[in-house]
Amino acid sequence: MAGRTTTGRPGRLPDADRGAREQAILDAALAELVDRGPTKLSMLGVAKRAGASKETLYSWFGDRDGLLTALIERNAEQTVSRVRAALDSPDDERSVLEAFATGLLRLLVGPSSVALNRAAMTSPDLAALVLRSGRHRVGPLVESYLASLDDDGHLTVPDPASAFELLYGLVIRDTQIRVLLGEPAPTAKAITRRAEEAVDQFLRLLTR
Amino acid sequence: MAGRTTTGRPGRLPDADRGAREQAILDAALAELVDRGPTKLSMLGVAKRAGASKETLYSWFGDRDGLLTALIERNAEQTVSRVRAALDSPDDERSVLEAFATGLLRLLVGPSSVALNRAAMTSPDLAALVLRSGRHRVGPLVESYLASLDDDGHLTVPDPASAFELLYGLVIRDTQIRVLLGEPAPTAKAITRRAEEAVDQFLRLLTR
DNA sequence: ACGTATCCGTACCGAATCGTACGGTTGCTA
DNA sequence: TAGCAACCGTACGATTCGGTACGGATACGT
Repeated sequence: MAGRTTTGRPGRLPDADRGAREQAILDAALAELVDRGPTKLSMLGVAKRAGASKETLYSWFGDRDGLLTALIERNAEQTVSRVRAALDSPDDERSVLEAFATGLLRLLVGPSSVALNRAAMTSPDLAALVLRSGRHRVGPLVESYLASLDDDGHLTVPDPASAFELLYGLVIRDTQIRVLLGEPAPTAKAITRRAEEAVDQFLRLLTR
Repeated sequence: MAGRTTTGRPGRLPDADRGAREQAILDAALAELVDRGPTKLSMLGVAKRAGASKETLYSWFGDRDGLLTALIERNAEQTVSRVRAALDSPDDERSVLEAFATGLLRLLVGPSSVALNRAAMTSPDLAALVLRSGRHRVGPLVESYLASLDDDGHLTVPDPASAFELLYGLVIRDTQIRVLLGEPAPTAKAITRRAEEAVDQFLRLLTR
């Protein structure tokens, strides 16, 4: 019943598949978190869904917190690389900012981010990790991009950190907290609309 | 050891004090929630802190969810009345908006609101309640105020709902989520500064 | 003054879950 | 081919907590 994929396990993992299997377990944990919520997430549930044993979970991730930690760090890694990609585009600032804004909003209201943020709220340690690995790594990236816009003379950005917060507020508004509290996420169309409007307002506030 | 306040209880509650005692229990529950977090909140802990018995908690509030429900509803009631008060001022729109913004930000980063929002994230039911009793009651109040500004010709407010979201974003930015994730709340001075700046930007975006 | 309803404190039960242990099976390795 | 190490599945102990029950004490109504 618990779906083995292809090969007849067990036996030692070929060292190459070990990484893939870890990812599969994290996928299962994330799915479990999305489906059942942070309080009803159990190690047994994750093991069952992953077709793994509890012993393997504990052996690979230490404990429940270790599993969630790995999950958060993986998510943060994806986030940072996506942001970096959006910001590295050679397009004009409006396009870059819109791409960034769209990506950020879509990410923050996506089921993974929502589930992980909810889970983080239940533990100061996990919450701190989300902050460290997410917000505190994305912030500087965007801020340095915004500062570069100031250098180019396109915009006047006296305080990049504050400018980032402003952009964030214009894009996210109360959407994230509402989705965290259970409202359906906005549609893709609504997201791009919001991003365009937000960037427009951002540029209007910063040019003069 | 569990501190009785003044009168030697028990015995039937004089019907007048019953309400006060309920409030005291809710206070204890809130304090417990703030101190220990949503997952470590236990009925026994609340009872001990309130100097009450578990049986009374269950008799008065039904179950754990009922207690949290009462807590959320009480908080929402306070919030709504504060917002109403801020909006009923006869001052000019900038002052009113700044007062509202300051109050909103201070509230949302306050320990009670933070603890309740964290708790709500652990249960879809509680989350929905927070949304219903909080955001969905405050929204219309502010929106109707903003619409009245449009009527007066001070501002151009094509969509009050969208305007409220904009104001919210300008005021709150990423502050609430960061505090929810464990960052220290901004100081009072920082809050009023932010409110002033936000209202300034809000008015700039809406007049023309 | 007496009875009764209310409330405190604690004991109790059952369910869930964390983390560990152990037997059984499989594939790699010498 | 034989041994070993990794992994699955499950069982197990311990803990915690939600919810209920019960004895004891007290203030109010009659």
